[in-house]
Amino acid sequence: MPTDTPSAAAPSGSRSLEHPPREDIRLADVLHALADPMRLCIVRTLAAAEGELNCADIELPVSKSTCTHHFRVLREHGVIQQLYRGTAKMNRLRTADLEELFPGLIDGVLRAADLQARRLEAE
Amino acid sequence: MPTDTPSAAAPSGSRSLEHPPREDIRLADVLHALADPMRLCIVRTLAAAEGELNCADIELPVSKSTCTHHFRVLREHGVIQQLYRGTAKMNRLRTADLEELFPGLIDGVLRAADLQARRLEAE
DNA sequence: CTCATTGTACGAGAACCGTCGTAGTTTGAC
DNA sequence: GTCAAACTACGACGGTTCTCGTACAATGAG
Repeated sequence: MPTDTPSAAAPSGSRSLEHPPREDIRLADVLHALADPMRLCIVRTLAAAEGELNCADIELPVSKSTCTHHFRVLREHGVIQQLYRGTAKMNRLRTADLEELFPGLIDGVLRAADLQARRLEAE
Repeated sequence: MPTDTPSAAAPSGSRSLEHPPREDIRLADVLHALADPMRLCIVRTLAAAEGELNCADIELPVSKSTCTHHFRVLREHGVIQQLYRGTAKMNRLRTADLEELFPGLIDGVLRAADLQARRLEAE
């Protein structure tokens, strides 16, 4: 049973961040988290990176505090996992948890986002 | 090219309702429309019915005016099609349009909703 | 015409959301 | 110890959402 949920014990010398356990993740919350262009952009970038990225790696046309807000929404609703590494905060999709809960959902949303982006690009 | 978009010409003796044309439907709007438990319930019921239902056929634990509100959100964001028939207002999913725009998306959401409902049912 | 059915329009209230700027914290490098 | 980098906390703002109740409109049946 793979899981993305961070272990309860706080890692060595880092601040800890609250994540919902997998069984508390609600579909409506996930959809709500994804239902914002900025957050969809974050999620697409993370999916494309297939690894972890810090917040600064994902450029958004909003202020830094707004970025913090969007990352927090994604984390609190179970879409991403965040952890500190030095001064940076690394982000990654909770792919395993989401796949276990809602198989195919995230892939479907990502595919839909790609299709729409391609359509919009072509005017 | 199949479409669920109602024809521009208003049908015989009925009030007309505004629907976004297929090319105006945005992924973030669809996700937002689905990101509410009441609306998710409406969509699941419509999907299970595989046809059209009027608003009264879908019982929700909210007032009638709140129902009207949720149906309108679904319509204005391109998820359902509504048309009057007598005093009733028939609702149906815009399956063809959504499938053309975002293949697999609605099915994925519906499957996720079923899975979650089954989990919650089993406590 | 009258009436019950079905849904709407409107206004209101409470809550929430996305955005920002400013001031602050934590960390690693020097 | 000092400093820059990365991110947060907090409060504020304007806008939107969800909910309701009341009053109203359209339709079909009798």
